[in-house]
Amino acid sequence: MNLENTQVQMRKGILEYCILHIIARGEVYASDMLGELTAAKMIVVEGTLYPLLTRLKNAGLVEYKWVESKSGPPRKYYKLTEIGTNFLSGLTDTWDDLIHSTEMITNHTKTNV
Amino acid sequence: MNLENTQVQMRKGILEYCILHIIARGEVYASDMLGELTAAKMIVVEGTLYPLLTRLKNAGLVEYKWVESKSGPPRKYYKLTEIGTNFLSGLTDTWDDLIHSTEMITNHTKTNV
DNA sequence: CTAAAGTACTTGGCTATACATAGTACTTTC
DNA sequence: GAAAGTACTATGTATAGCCAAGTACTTTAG
Repeated sequence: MNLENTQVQMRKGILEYCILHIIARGEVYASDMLGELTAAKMIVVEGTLYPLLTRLKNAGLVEYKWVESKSGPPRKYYKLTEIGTNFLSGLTDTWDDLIHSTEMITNHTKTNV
Repeated sequence: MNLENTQVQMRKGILEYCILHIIARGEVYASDMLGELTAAKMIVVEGTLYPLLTRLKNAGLVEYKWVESKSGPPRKYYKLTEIGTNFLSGLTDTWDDLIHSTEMITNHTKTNV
């Protein structure tokens, strides 16, 4: 039980939320997302991102099209489906609730209920 | 892939953070914690809380003493150890960073970087 | 005094996410 | 056409939280 591990645990689920947000803003491919996530200091590795995108696609939340690249193999450009947009909306509520609940507990002043 | 499941995933790690916070405020036993968590709408079941407390104890972050009860079996009253206090401090930074990173992504206005 | 109900804590099996690591496939460059 | 670079894929591991059943002690009822 160390900080690093807890950091990993905290990331669970939240990553999916962030990815959906990034895709919601416009068509992107995996390396774009990695760049954004890294810029926000939400470090993720390839081995995490790609399976996640596959899950999202299989669940019908995102879809992609192949686009030729000028430097290297073709890329999968992702965008949200309608289902994905609705899902993201629900997820946003979930996240806000979670933040709120956590704040209620962490900002609770010392009282003996 | 449904909202409920994602909700569960998002809770991971955060629960530990909340529990440590509650214990940090004063000696409590499991049912007290369940009550507080429920009040904050962070629903948790016994089968999640008790193993978590055992983990925290084995990691040396918390310690407990048995206290007789007037109505029922004795209770384990928990409090933070010094290690636990330090751990919670580190965890708070981790949580704040995560919130910040997530906000950076979710509040990002639509731009093509 | 025994049986039932209530409270507190325990345990084992299940699922899903993130990670590490290695591997495949295509393109450009020398 | 071999090497390097880019994009994507696949497999195995660890762990948190959930479900559900179970143990142990105490109080209450008949």
